[in-house]
Amino acid sequence: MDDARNPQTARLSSAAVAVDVALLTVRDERLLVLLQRPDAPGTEGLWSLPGGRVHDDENLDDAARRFLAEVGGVERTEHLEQLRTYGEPNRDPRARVVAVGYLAFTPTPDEPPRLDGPETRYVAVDEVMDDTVGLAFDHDRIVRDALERARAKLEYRPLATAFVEHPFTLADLRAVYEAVWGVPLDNANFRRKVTSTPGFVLATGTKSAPGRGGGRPASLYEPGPAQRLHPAMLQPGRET
Amino acid sequence: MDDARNPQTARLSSAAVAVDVALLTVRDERLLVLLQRPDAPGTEGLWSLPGGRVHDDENLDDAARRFLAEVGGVERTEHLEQLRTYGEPNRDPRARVVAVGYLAFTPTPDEPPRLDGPETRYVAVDEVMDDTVGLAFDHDRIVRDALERARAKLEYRPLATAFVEHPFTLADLRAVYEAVWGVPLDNANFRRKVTSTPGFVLATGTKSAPGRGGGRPASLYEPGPAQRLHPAMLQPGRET
DNA sequence: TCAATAGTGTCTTTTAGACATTATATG
DNA sequence: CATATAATGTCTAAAAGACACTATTGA
Repeated sequence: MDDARNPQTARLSSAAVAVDVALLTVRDERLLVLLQRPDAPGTEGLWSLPGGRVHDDENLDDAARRFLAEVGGVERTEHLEQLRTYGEPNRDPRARVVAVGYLAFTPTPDEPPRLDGPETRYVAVDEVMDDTVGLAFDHDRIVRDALERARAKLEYRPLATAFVEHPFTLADLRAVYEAVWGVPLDNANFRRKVTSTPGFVLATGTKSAPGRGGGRPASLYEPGPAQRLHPAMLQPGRET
Repeated sequence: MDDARNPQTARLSSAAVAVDVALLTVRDERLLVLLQRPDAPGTEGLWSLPGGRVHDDENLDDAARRFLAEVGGVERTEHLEQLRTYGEPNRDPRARVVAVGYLAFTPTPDEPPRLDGPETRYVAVDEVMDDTVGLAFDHDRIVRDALERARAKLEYRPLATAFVEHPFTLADLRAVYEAVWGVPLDNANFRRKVTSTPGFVLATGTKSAPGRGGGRPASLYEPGPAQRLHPAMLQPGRET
């Protein structure tokens, strides 16, 4: 808690405090995470999450937003929350670094982020989970935790709207759930659930233009005032 | 993420890293939190959570367990998890301290913890929430977050058993839910729910002795293998 | 016997899931 | 017209909630 409470200062040193952000988005039915090239030695060929050290006078959320802003192309972060803190003594071989992991959502980026600084790229979360893409430090663990948190939180919070532009169609929203959960959802039951959950989405009264292959125009919605979903949107087949 | 990635070291200093633990327990239908007297200046009359600085070579979970062990009487911590990290630059007026909050559960202590070091006491969480008991630093915020997390997690994880001795009766378990959620539960529906949720509790085949006023002996149970509750134990009346 | 606590049964309402059907667009 | 996508309707099964009732103990 406080700096001076425990008096055996011999074993008590300070640590560097960093944040690492797992920014998730959905494009083409796939869940993506934003990665960049680290410049630390020994990380050749690997990728890392955006992040770095927290400034002296800066709080943790602001630091997370700063690192997202430094990566061009991430103009709107619709959701940002703490994930957990990683404090193994040797997680960074060079020094004791305590990293606060963050989870963020952003609507689908039409183009990859700009390249002012290090090389950046959206990568399918699947490719991180199965080690097709290698991450430096313990960042694969952070992505794993981010995915687990995102999957759980979509169930009882109206956060899926943070992945889509507003207004959106119910098909857009369903694509978010399907990408994050990795399961197909029944269209009819999904829309009954969403529209009957109080405050989840609000009908705007407008309709979207159909795609070039035709199809009935879809009604457009925007996020409602609900902070929690009642009843929850439970993902299918989560036994044990 | 890494110590050296961002090169503007002018604004980058280290911070003290601490842990603070909100240890919850249930006694006499009430949810309690373990507090102690801080020795920092300016905290006279206040209480604080057990905690302090993390050692150089120690991970965060171990530090949390160490501070619980230092408070006598907390021999068995049945559950320990990270809550979130508190990093406002001025949360401790003396120095930059980044505190990792923890949430822990323990079975009902028959007697208050022993007093080797600072004065310690179990206090009703209600009294912290309504400021009857004043906490130092931002520890009231940590208790608030701990309560919210505990309430949510009892819904979909079999953690209520961490609050009771094993084996336990279904009335014991119901008392935990009622104390944490602050609502009465229907006995018949509760037991149907608990016993029909696969892997939540296992019947031991033994029975408890009735209290001195009589009453039918209760069957005894122990925790089952389930990691999640399906379907969840939803707390009543959580609209919006 | 009564009071106290444990445990069961039953009925109603709500919600989930499967899946057939209708509606409105493009070519 | 056919094809594509959106939206509704219907039936069944599972779960939640209210609450009456039975069971087993001590005093």
